[in-house]
Amino acid sequence: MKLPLSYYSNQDVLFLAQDLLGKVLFTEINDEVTAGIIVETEAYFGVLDKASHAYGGRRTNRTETLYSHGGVSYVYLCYGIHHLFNVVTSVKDEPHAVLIRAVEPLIGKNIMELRRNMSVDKAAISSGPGSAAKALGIDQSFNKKDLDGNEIWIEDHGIRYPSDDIIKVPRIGVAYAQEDALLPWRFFVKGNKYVSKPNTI
DNA sequence: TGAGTGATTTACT
DNA sequence: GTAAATCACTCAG
Repeated sequence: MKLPLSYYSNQDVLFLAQDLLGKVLFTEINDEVTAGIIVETEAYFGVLDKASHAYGGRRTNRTETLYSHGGVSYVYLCYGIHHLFNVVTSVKDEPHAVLIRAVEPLIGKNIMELRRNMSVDKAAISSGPGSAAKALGIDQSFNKKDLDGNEIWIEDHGIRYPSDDIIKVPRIGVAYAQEDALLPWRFFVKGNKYVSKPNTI
């Protein structure tokens, strides 16, 4: 059930970003397990992608995690408040990553409600990368963890979406990346209410 | 050691 | 739909 690290060593980050839709992301914190179905992702294409932190081979303390082997989590703090969860893919020294932008609550819904202080019936509970990470209890301490461990992992529950229901659009919040901002590297499940901006194409 | 910065959220018109 | 907040971290000096 748990995806092996070899799954993440695929060097086609665009394929993995789509394939991760429908997979189930688990976290376990203080014996409390929560999980959500991944319904929205974005691909970040390593050193060639101006929107990536690793663009041009940039390598610092922060981006070092991106250069790890596939199957490592990369948690990045944005705007000083929001934790964004990424899956590092490909092989060592190839800093490709997939950003998890939204999940559909599946297990531990009551725990998520406490964390977010709102009902799981509200789409806002896990739509948008900052909210989804918070609902799952992800913070800086999850940075650089192997995804086959006991704190955070991803399972395949056999959920598949027909290709017609997978929408490809330009990424969000990366206008500064100029021409790379137009690339259709954001993927989401059509009609799912937990997707951050379901009606935007 | 400190100025600069942002893969967003939230509230508001 | 649009606009403004905001703060902890990053990176370079």
